[in-house]
This record gives sequence, C-alpha cells and structure tokens, in this order.
Amino acid sequence: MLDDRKLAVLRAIVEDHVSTNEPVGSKALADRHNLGVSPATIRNDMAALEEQGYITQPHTSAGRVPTDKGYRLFVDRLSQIKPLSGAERRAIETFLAGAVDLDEIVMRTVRLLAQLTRQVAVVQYPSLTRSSVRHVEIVPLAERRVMLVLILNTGRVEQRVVDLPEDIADDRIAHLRAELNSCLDGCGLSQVPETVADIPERLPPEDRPVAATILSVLLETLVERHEEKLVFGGTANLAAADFSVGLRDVLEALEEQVVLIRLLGETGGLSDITVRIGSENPYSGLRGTSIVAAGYGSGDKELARLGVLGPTRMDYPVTMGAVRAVARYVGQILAGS
Amino acid sequence: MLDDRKLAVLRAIVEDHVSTNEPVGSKALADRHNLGVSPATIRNDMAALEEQGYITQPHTSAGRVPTDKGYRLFVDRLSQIKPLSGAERRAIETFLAGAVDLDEIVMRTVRLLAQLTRQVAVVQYPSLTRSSVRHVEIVPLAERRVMLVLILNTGRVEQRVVDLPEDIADDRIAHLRAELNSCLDGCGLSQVPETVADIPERLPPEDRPVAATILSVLLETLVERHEEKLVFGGTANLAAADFSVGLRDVLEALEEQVVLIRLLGETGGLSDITVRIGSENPYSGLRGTSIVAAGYGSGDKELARLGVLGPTRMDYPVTMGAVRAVARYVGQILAGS
DNA sequence: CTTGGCACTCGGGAACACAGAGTGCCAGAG
DNA sequence: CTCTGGCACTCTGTGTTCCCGAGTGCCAAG
Repeated sequence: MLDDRKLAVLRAIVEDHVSTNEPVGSKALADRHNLGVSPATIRNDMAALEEQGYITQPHTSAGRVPTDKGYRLFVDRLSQIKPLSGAERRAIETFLAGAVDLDEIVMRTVRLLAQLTRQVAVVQYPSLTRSSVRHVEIVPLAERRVMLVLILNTGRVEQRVVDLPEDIADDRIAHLRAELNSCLDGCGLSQVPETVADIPERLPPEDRPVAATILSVLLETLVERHEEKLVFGGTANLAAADFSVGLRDVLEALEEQVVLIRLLGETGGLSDITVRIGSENPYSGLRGTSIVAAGYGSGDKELARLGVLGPTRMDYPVTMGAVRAVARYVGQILAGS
Repeated sequence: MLDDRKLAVLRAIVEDHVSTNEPVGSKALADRHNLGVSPATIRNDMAALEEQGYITQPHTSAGRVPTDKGYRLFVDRLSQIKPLSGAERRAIETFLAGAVDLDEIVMRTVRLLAQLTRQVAVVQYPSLTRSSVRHVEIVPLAERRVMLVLILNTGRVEQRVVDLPEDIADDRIAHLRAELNSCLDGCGLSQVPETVADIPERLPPEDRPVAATILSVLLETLVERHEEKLVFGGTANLAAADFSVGLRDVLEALEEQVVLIRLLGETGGLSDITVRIGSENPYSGLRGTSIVAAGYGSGDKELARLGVLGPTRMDYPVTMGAVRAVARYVGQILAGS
C-alpha cells in the first residue's frame, strides 16, 4: 500500500512544509531531497498519498500540504524525537535550579518551554490527588476563626480560612493539630478521607463540633476541590505563527482552564509523550492546533503534566525533544527539593 | 482658543470614532449629533482642532481621528465616568463573594474585569510592603530543613524552604516560633527588620546560628524580594480589537511583568483612576494602547492596583466606571475576610 | 515501473478605472 | 465676525481584467 518511497515522500513533504510554510510541489521535492527519482514519479506517489488522505492540495494546481492524518503518520513512524543540544540542557538545568519555591519552579518551567519551542507553553501544578500530606497547621486568627494550612510533599501549600461554630482554647487547637499530624503525616491524599474519619471519636466530646468543621474544610480543600491549577505563557509566539484558525479561539481556549486540563491530561505513562494533532483534538476551537504533552513527576509517580500548544504545522521532532527534556528536569528538581 | 462648540465637536468625534472605528467626517457629525450648525462650520472647527493637535486625518480627504492629545482632553474635561448598572453591580458582588481564598479573589477579579470591559485585565496581588504580619509558622520537614510560612493580614501566604546549618530540636523550634510571633504579630512589614534585629540576643547562644538563618530568609522573603506578583486575563479580547500596533508586542509586554507593574503602579490615591493614553505610555511596545488603572485596598490603605489595557480607541467613560467599581468591591471583600 | 512531454487549471499580482467620501476654500448672507 | 452653500480637488478602496507561473494529471514511450 505504502512502500518505502512513498513514506519518504511524505516525510519530505512534511519537513519541507514545516520549514517553508508553503504547499510543496513535486519539482521542489525532487530538487531539495535526493530521492533518486524524477518529479513525475513523485507526482504519482503524491497522487497515491492524496488518495489515502495523507496529503491534500489547497486548490487545484497547487502543491500538497500534509493533512492531520499525514502528520500523525509522520509522528508515529517517520520521525524520531530530536534530543536537545548540550548547551540547551545545561541552560535548562541552571535556569530551573535557581527557583526557590514551587510557584517559581512552575513559572520558570513555563518560560523555559515557551522559549525553547517558540510556542505556547502550559504547565499544570503538581496534582493534589497524587501527592501526600507533609504537615497540617492550624493557626488561630481571631475568636472562632482559624487558618488551616496544608503542606504537601510536592511543595504545594494550600490555605483556607475557617469560621468555627464555637470558641475553642488554643491548647485544644494544638491538640487537634498534633492529632491530625500524627494521623496524616505522609498519608496519600486518596487515603485522607478514611484516615480522618475516626478522629472525632478520639477527641473529647466538647471539641467535636470544631473538629468536624475543620475536617470538612480539609476534605473539601484536598479532595473535592479538584480544580487543578495551571499556568501558561509564551502567547506572544502565537502572533508569529499564523494560525489558519483565528487566534481568538486559541486565546479563549487558553483561558478556559477546563479545556486545557482535559487536553493535557488525557493519557500518558510518565515519560510518554502525547501528541494530539489538529482535529484529533476534541475541542472545536483548537482545530488547526496541535498539542505536545508529557507527564512529569518525581520518582515514578506522575504528578502532573506539561506541554506546548502550537500550529499543526510545527516541528514535531524538536518540540517533542524539548518537552521531554523539560519534563525530565522538572521531575528531577521536584524530587530534589 | 477652544470655544464650547469646538469642544463639543471634539467630544462628538471621539464618541463616534470609538463606536464606529472609522475616521469621522463633517457630514456624519452634523447628522448624528445635533450640533445646530452645518457641516461647513464643523469643518472649520475641525481645521482648528487639527491645527492644535487634537485630531488628525489618516490621509488627505479622509475623516478625522482623535490623537492621543485629543483623547486626553476628552478624558480630562469632556467625559464623566459612567456608573455601572444595578444588575452589573449585583453580578460583581455575588461573583466576588464566592471566592474562598486570596488566589481565588484575584483570579475572579481578573475575569470580572475582562468580561465587563471586554479588554485585557491586569490585577496585582496585594502588595507585601504595605501589609502586616498575622502569623509566622515554622514547620520541620526533615533534619536540618524547615518550612517557613508567613501569613499576612491581606490573606497572602508566603512559604519558603530553609536549610539549616545544624540540627535543632523541635521544642527549640517551637520556642523560636513563639518568640517570633510575639514580636511580629500585627507588625507592619516595614518595621520587620528593626523588630527582628534583637531576637538572636534573647535566645540561648546555641540557637543563634539557626535563628540567624531563619531570620535572614524571612527578611529576604518579606523585604528584599519585591517581586510583586500579578495576573492577567482576557487576552482573547485582544484578537477582536484590531490593534494598530502588532498585537505581538502587546502580548510580549503582558508577559514582561516588570513593564506591567510600572504601568499600573506609577501614581494614584486610593480611588483615583489613572488613565494613560497611547504614547503617554513609557513603554514603546504599547504605543496604541491605553491603560486604565486604579488602586484598591481595605480601609484607606492602598494595597495594590488593578486595571485594564486596551486599544487607544476605547470607551473611556464605561471602562473607567467598570475599573472603579471593581476596585471598590475588591477592597470591600478584602476588608471583610 | 519510471520518465519526459504536454495541455490544462488556478491563484495571485499588476495595471487600471471609477465611485464615493471628505476636504479646503471662497463668496455671499445674517 | 460668523455661518452657510457651492464647487473643485484629492484621496482610498474596490472591482475588473489580464497575464504569468507553478503545479498538476494524463499519456505514450523507454
């Protein structure tokens, strides 16, 4: 069906189109790549490729352009991820190492990805669901009001103000805190609800209403409130890339966190790279854009995902290389801090 | 120099140009606004206005367009801030009231502003410098490693991991924490350095190296590290507004936090609204864009600023009304929580 | 199966003309 | 002195036409 030469032609078309942003014709192909055959032969192959939907022509008598299906084949079988240069690796490492807290790690990662790929970068904060509790703090703010601070092993800190149903003495707060910490230290978030369930019973009856209030906020914060935060950057690169689709839609999608999370999140072993090309994309506003994403994490747990978003016509090997490298380094940094 | 009618003409030009986005000619003016004079008269006035630099024509024999100077006069003398409708006010109130922590307040404020004005919204986090300490927490994470958590009266929480020079027992940590809290509770950030200065002396000598380390990180976090965080949103609105200048520059400026902070921050009593029009703007990439900003805060202290950024050709009265209203409501919310 | 030749098809750019909107100026009226 | 109507002039934007060139599909021959 598709012999080697046809595949080579497809690869050449993709590469040329990516670098020139113009439909590529049979003659240009024969010139630039030494395929060892004449333009006429290439035309036949192109006809076959078009027949099967890998390429298309914008209008009669123009060159060919890869379809989404063509890019898909290219990514799956015709290309291999291009590793970064040594200089780039070192730059990543030093740039990320300078971060002092989680916010800064995330922010720097976004910039890095955007700069390396010249595309829009998206980074998801390390997920709540897969992390574990490192410490719980209860800080009295006023009568009947405390702040609950949760520190997770990913460095993430969640805080919530809690209004209490009744007064409670500081030493009883301290006791509750100690109790919580001894139960929850190192506890994976998925186990939190059951771990916490019998805490009220172990407290003196008069403390139970307060404890119940605090616990319910704690659960709500950790478990129910699954709004995975994410950050993006490099939108200036959108202006350069001329999108077939209005870039208004792209900007809108970027601000719809829900959409983005779905796009990033849908698959993935830890170091798998997910590529979603154009119309493979479930969200209609992003026709014409591709997403290259990967998971990152410390050790072997995937904590969250990151990736870039760009025009379908992008340099996949390079982009995938950059995404993979950044994901790995972020994982290392997180593990080390 | 500029009699009343000329001013009326200028106002009419601005209003028409804002609503149509086209150069406005003398005939159209005479039709749409009942100025009581003929087009020819208006032409004379326009010639005078152009003479003095308030309007300009894109090319000979086209209508007139306001210059930055013209908009300036309009904003200063010819317009008055348009208050929001009751429905809008209520929407703001309920939307902001639903926020549970500072992050969410800020995020919702951005969305709100962007939606109300159909422009890019920028919100600065409540400034560190003008807030005060509510609580200091020191959480042991591992041997020789603690997390320092600072809770400020604005609801802002700063955390930093600190590596200690030597081991220290938990109860001595607790003592240090108590000491810090008793000194710093309610302390304005500007007083922190002096307040903290003599703490080491009051500690047993063997604790001093650790205390010094922690204090230096604390000072660094609160005082030296003035990177005022800010958040923006509504970039999709950029695509609709056709900028004279490439919107690439605008996107770039948005990601350059430093630039934005300067733009927002440069003046302002608490409920003053700052308008910076086109070339009044110090940053060259933002020629063609105007900024409408206001301070917000609880009580009478200005905590930070917020605003919107849009094309010079924007509806200033409405935009200013929205910015003012949002700033007020955010202030209220912050004061109440 | 490959190749060279050939007729055919479009898209995009250049040249051109034209209508319409808007101006500036002038002379006359109030 | 100010306003008004008239008039000639100057643009831009748009629509039309035309042509070139790149690229294709097909065919017949190697």
